[in-house]
Amino acid sequence: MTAHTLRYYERVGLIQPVGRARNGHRRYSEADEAWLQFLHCMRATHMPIREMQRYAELRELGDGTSEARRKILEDHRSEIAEQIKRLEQAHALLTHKIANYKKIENRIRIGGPKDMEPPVNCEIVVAS
Amino acid sequence: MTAHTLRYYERVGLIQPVGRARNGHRRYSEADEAWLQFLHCMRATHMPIREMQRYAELRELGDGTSEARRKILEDHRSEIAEQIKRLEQAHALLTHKIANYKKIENRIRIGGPKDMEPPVNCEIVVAS
DNA sequence: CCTTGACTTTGAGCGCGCTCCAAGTTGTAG
DNA sequence: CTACAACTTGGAGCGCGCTCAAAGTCAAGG
Repeated sequence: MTAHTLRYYERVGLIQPVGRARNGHRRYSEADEAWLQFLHCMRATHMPIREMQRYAELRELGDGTSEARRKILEDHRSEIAEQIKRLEQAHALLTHKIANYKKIENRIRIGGPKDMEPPVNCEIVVAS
Repeated sequence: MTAHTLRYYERVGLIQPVGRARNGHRRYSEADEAWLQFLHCMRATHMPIREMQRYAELRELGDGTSEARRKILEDHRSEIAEQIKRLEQAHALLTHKIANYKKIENRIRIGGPKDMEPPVNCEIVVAS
């Protein structure tokens, strides 16, 4: 996380105005760091800034926002589950295509038939 | 995939100029569809347009680009593997936090101690 | 005292991937 | 014949998430 990003997150309300040293420089507490790490984790899994803002807001409100916050997390968790599914399908497809390319390359090396584009379609994904 | 996106992909060279009906409207062949499905699958797993362009270019060149194309796919596959890892970590973290929220909500319901922000840190991710 | 460098601020700029607008053409239904 | 819908084009616009530029302040080192 760059300094730019930290300031940006503060500007848009993802983190509360953070403590300062006597010279005005920002000093991040351990709590700040933990929170930033959580934010980072959510961003890394494609939670939109908007949703993180909503969560941060509720968190500031504190009392009585527990269920709303939980719902956000649950929603994001199912988002993540879907992402994993997509990624695993794509992973399988790529493995399939890579194997295909290798076959072709071997055929060339031993002087077999010409280089051909392997099937470019997504049967695996479609079929499964 | 919207019509806008299809035209965009054609503009930026992800697909070759596609066949037209007599009135000038685009007609996508089954091969086009298969290729588009593949592109869609790569985009859905966050392959940048740039890289898809490189792949499409090599594919047009045909002969002798097999290894280069395979490398692109292999690179993307490891990207995907990393994504999956991140997502699984986040999924675990969220499950942990959601359980925590539930605990808190129950304590409230039975008149236990006050609503408190559960630990917001990422120990799970950090620790594992 | 002066330079260097790390921070501060506000506000603008940018790269990505679409997404839409305006104006024009064509085919179909009433 | 007319109206409408569905496509065509080139080019502009947009939302997201940073990322950076310019100008200023302060602290330490030579």
